[in-house]
Parts: sequence; structure tokens; C-alpha cells
Amino acid sequence: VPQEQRQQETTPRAQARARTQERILELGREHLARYGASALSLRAIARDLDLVSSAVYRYVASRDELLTLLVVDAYSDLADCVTEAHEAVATEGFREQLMVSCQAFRRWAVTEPARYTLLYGSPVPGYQAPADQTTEPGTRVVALLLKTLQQAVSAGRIGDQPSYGDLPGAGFAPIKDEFALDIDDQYVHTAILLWATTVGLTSLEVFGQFGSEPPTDGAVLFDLQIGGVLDRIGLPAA
Amino acid sequence: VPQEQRQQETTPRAQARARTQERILELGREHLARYGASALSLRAIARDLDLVSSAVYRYVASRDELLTLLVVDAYSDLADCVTEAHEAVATEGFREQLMVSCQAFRRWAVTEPARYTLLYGSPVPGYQAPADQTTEPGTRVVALLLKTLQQAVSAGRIGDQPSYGDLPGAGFAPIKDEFALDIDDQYVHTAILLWATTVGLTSLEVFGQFGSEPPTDGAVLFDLQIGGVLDRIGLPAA
DNA sequence: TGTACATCAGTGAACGCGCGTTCACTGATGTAC
DNA sequence: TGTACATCAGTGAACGCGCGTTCACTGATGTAC
Repeated sequence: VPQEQRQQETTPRAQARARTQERILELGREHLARYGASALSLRAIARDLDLVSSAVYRYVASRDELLTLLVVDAYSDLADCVTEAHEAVATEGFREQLMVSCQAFRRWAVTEPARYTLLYGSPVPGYQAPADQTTEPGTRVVALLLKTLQQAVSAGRIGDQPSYGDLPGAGFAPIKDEFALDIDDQYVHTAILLWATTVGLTSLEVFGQFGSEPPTDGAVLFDLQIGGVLDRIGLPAA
Repeated sequence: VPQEQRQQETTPRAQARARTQERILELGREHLARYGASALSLRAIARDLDLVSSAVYRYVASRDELLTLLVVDAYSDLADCVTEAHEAVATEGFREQLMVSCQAFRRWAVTEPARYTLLYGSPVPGYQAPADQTTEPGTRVVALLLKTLQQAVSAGRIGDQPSYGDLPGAGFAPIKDEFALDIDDQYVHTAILLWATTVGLTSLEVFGQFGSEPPTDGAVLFDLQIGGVLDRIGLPAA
């Protein structure tokens, strides 16, 4: 009787539960895309599941919990994409690694505008992402940029950056602590420039704020801009 | 009988109307700040006005119309701030003009996070800003940056930028048309870098996305970053 | 100056809608003996 | 292998809430003669 053997691993009930769990996440992503995060509704998801509205509470404690699941899911997915792109480049190809990482960031955002909005758009009213679940996946990308830059510095493949002296207000110490960096302030400064430019360009494109005449090809513009930043930073091609 | 003379200019009824109009805008700004754009509610505003909910329709045709009023109001206020800062600098002080303009942009955003969110955050679900009312005030800031850069070029105060050859995809022609610019593509490229960095840094700060350890002083970080971009662009101090 | 009419700000009730969340319940699935 | 009990996914009704928008109305304000 083969059924009983399967039951020992995962019982049919448990399988159904896992399937429904996954469907809820999928529907959440869909609703995010179609109606936006602030309109995310457990009742609407129940409807799509052909369930009565109260049944969803067997799977998810509250609307806020579902939002948190979606946030973590999106951060992780984005970070996976960026990491994958990064790793496809030979080690020591620092400029190339940074370039493809930023490109992957933009590409994910353009492909998944709703999820990008959840992460980098305005906060969802009435919802506060719990830092303990959200911070780790949310900092993976910027951590990767910092790490790569540090490696480039160690390898002597990047020159001095413009120095701005001792500026107590800028306070890079906590950042260096958080990411276990051993690197000069000037390079943290440089990393933030790269990060801010990446997020800035991506948001302008995804949120449609390039004025009434959006660039015909966002990817080309992005590549030019990021390439320009890497040039000005003094990171030569391999 | 002095009352009759005043009536010829503005009748008491008209004055009351103007006052209520203004209060609706003010309450709209307040609610934006407190509850976010997607929660903006005509009923709630009526309550604060001590009016029955249907009465607001004497002043505003719909919720969407109020949103549009608030968008235009915010764009104009922001652009006024930036323009004022710009004009306080002596002509020909191009670097300084760009610097204070960007700083004014950030300062307005930090002071008015809710209104900044309305303009540069994620779109309000179910609401589409009407381009005919929104485009002009919405492009004033970027137009000012472009104009200043063009003047710097004309005055020979800025060197060549890295050139990226003929890149059909980037399509700067419509931008140059829209802003009546006579300028090389490389400088448009440079202007967009400045613009994207400004918006990127500002959004990261206002939306709290600098990771778990936000910089202690956003203004200092911002000044460093923008100063760095202006350096790398080759725009020397006056 | 006084009267007759027009305008229009504000009322109150109603329509139809959606939401999150709780709770006592049924009945199928799973488990221990 | 069969029975007795425990678990738990899904039900259906309800609570209390908020929203945008319409509509016929009252009564004060404004205007023309």
C-alpha cells in the first residue's frame, strides 16, 4: 500500500496546506501588481481562492502578516537576481561585477514594478514592516555592492576618491559596523553614490517621473549613467 | 453705507467661499501628512470642516479632483522653493546655483515628506494625474537644472563630458525639444545624472531606505554626494 | 429704500459598496491503541 | 485491521466600520427693478 509510505513523509492534508499557502502568496503578488499594496485585501484573496473570507485566517494571522511575507519574498527575490548576475562574472572583474549587479537591480524592478514599488516606493499607509524580518533580506544588495568595492580596494584596482576630510555628521561608522567593512570613508561615500544613482534612476523610470518625454530605452540610459559613474569613480574595465 | 462698496469687489458670500476653498486645500495637505494619499477621504475632510459629507461637493467635483489640486499645489510649492534658492545666488555662479537648487529640493522633501511622497513616491492606486495640469509645474525643477547647465556650457565654464558616441536608444531629442535646449547630448546625460542622484538620495532618505542605520545627518551626506557629482562633472567653484 | 426673484451653501437621508476580524459550528482527515 | 478520539480546514453569520456619490430640500445671501 504505497499511500501509507507517502503519508509518513507528508500527509495529504499537509500537502494541501502547503499548496494553499503558496497560492496565497501568488495571489498576493498578483493583487499587488493589479491593485497596489494599499488595496491589498484578505477578502479579495479569499474570493480568488474560492474560500469564505474567514478561512484565510487559517493560513495568515492578519493582513499585516501577509504584507510582511510579500515584502520578505520580494527582497529575497530581488537579491537573488542581483547575486546571480554578480556571480556570473569572473572574480576580480570588479567593474563588470558592479555593472551587472546594478543592471540586474534595474531589470528586476522594470519586470516587477509592483513589487519594486512595495520595497522602494512610498510606505504602505498604516503598515510598518517589522525590522527583525525585513532588514536582512533588505540589505543584501547594498551589502554586495560594498563588499565588491572593498575587494576592488584591497586588490588595488581603484584609486583614491575625492576626500572630504573628517565630517562627523556623515557618520559612516555604523554602516561599516553593520556590514563588517574595513575600508576608508571615502569609499563608503563612493558606494553610496553608486547605490543612490541606481535607485534614483530606477525609481524615476519605474514611477514614470522622467517628465512627459520618457527615454525611449530605459536600459540604454541606465547603462550610460552607471557606466559614467563607474568611470568617474576611477574603476577601469578589467 | 460702506458695506455696499465692499460688496462690489467681493461679496461676503464669495469671501466665505474662498475661505472654505482654502481650508479644504489645507485640510487635504494635513490629511496627506497624517494618513497618506491613498487614504485621502472627502468624508473625513467634511468632518473636519464641520460640514455634512455631501457639502464638500459644492467645492470639489470628486476625490480625484482634490488629489490633482494637491499634486499641482505641491509641485508648484517645491519648484518655488528651488527657484528661490537658485535666484539667491549671483548669476554665473553655476556650480553654486546647481548646488543650492539640489539642496533646496532635498530640504523641501524632508520638511514635507507626505507631499514629496505624493509627487515622487509610488503612484496613488486608482488615480492618474491629468498630464495637462500636472506636466508644467512638474517639470520646472528639471528644466531649471538643464537651463543652468546650458548656461555653464555657453559660458565655457564646464569641460567636455565623457562621450558615449551615437546611441540611438537614449533618445535625448524629445527632451531637448521640450525644454528648448541647444546643447550636446553629453550634457543632457550629465544633467540627468545630477537629477537622478538628487532624487535618489532624497527618496532613500525620506522613505527610510538607508537600511537599519540611517545616516545621522542626511543634509551632510547629501551635500557630500552632490558636491562629489559636481566635482566629477568638472564644474569648478566660482 | 423696498420688494420680488434668483442663486447657491449647506442639510439629511439614502444607495451600494468594501473592508478586517471573531466565533461557534461541521465534517473530513490523521493518529494511537 | 478496526475502532475511538483529536486535529484542523473550511463554513456562515455577524459586528462595526468606512467610503464616494446622488438627490430633493431649506433658507440665507445677492441682485435687479
